[in-house]
Amino acid sequence: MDVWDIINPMSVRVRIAPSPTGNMHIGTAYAAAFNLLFARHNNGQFIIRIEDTDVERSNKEYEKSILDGLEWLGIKSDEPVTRDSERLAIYRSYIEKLLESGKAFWCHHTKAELEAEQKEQMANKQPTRHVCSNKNTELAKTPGAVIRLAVEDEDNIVGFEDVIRGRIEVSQRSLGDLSIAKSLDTPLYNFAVVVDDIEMKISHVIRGEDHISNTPKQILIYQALGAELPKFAHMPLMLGTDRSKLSKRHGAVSVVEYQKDYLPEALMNFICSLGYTFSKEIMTFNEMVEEFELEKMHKSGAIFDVKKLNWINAQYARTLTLDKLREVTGIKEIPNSAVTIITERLEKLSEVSNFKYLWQRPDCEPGLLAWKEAPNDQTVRALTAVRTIVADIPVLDAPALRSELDELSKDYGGRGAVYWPFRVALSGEKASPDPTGIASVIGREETLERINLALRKLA
RNA sequence: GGCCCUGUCGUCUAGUCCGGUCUAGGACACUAGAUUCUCAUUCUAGUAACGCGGGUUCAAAUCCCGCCGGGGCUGCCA
Repeated sequence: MDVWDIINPMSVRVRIAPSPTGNMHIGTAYAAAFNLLFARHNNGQFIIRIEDTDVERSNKEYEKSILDGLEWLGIKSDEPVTRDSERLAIYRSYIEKLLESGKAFWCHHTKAELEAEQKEQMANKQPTRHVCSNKNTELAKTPGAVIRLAVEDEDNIVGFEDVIRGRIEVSQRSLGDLSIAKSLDTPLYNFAVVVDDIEMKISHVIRGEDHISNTPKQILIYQALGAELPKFAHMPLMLGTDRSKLSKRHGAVSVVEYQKDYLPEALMNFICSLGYTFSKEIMTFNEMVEEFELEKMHKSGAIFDVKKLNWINAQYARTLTLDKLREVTGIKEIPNSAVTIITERLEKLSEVSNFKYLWQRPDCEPGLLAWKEAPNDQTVRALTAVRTIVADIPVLDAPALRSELDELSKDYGGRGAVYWPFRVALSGEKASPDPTGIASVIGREETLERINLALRKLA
């Protein structure tokens, strides 16, 4: 904790600023999760702001996807969601102010000129940046291609104290006259974020490591605007299996693609454990809030490993109640007595359909009914004996049935000879839960029916 | 090309600040075994890492220097 927090213990305000240029990305969820963790731990505010300054690429559908995805994960804005496109007048007034004071100017260079300049700088082993040759001329006062912040080309150091990484600094000379807007009404990212963060009184800017190099530029804008700097914290990136920034070519990166297989709590738990080490693997969000300290976030990126997600999801799946299981899978026919049998075997939610035979009569392959190489009549004999037991047993529950079947097995050449055909008759599968468990779920009548069906197929 | 961030098992990491208790711990995955008709669960065991090279020190994963690797950014995108 530093001085700032002691002075303003209750005014932590953080935000995520996704741009609606694609479906809800898993990386957005990651940034959102840690901002939320930090906000809640410090009794602060968490705000969602839609950064739609790029009119060409932004659209409402993507915005909806992002908001819906976040909500599914249990993430909501503490204040009404704002959009940059609705705040154009604000940026305009800031830009005009900078233009009037001469802190910003119109650059008239063409893209071709800029490209040539960049090429030459690379060849000369120089940092690529544009130091505008006519920034102090009359031309710079008339509308041109782009508005730039006037940055002195000097060896001054621009730096900041990153909450996660410590001191980070660069030479001002490597920055150049950075672009802030295409016109009075079309601010560019770096400028819009700064204005928004100032206006919204954001105290901590917590975002991905890929923004580290934007930060010095933004600091220059803060300074030109005479505004106080927020604290900056750059989180490690979520990586694909090749260790590069997680993107579409790595497969599923859209949260929508996870909704059918994973519980939101499990995904959140997994995502959070990727950037921070908590005291336990499985934790509720509130427990994580309790422990979370921003300074202790990891510094290096972590590969998004689905195997671990699957395991975490399996842990959560086991705690599912009947209603939850039905709701989450959309399968209303799941019987109450089948819940444990199913959830114990669940890695992905969509796998529930593998257990259809618990509420729907399966079609069983007669060839599968034989235990090992057992001849037909032996299988028939075993099933017939099992049928008698099922029919006569006073109470049909798994333990009772089990002890009867164990007894029977002694005369039929071992458990396999009895359990295997019985199980296949009930499930139709070569791998499934215990037949006594299935029988107790589907009931005596249905059990007898399925045995008879199998017997008929063997005849 | 330039600038910046980062580097412990296959993966996620603990340990690094304040050198010894680290023959480097845990989890996922994997392998084997126990339970078991099959599957899953559960339990037991096992394989597996300090990027490299110097230096400091009685002692280095931990401190210093150099190198190498990985990543990000380098837009009139965000």
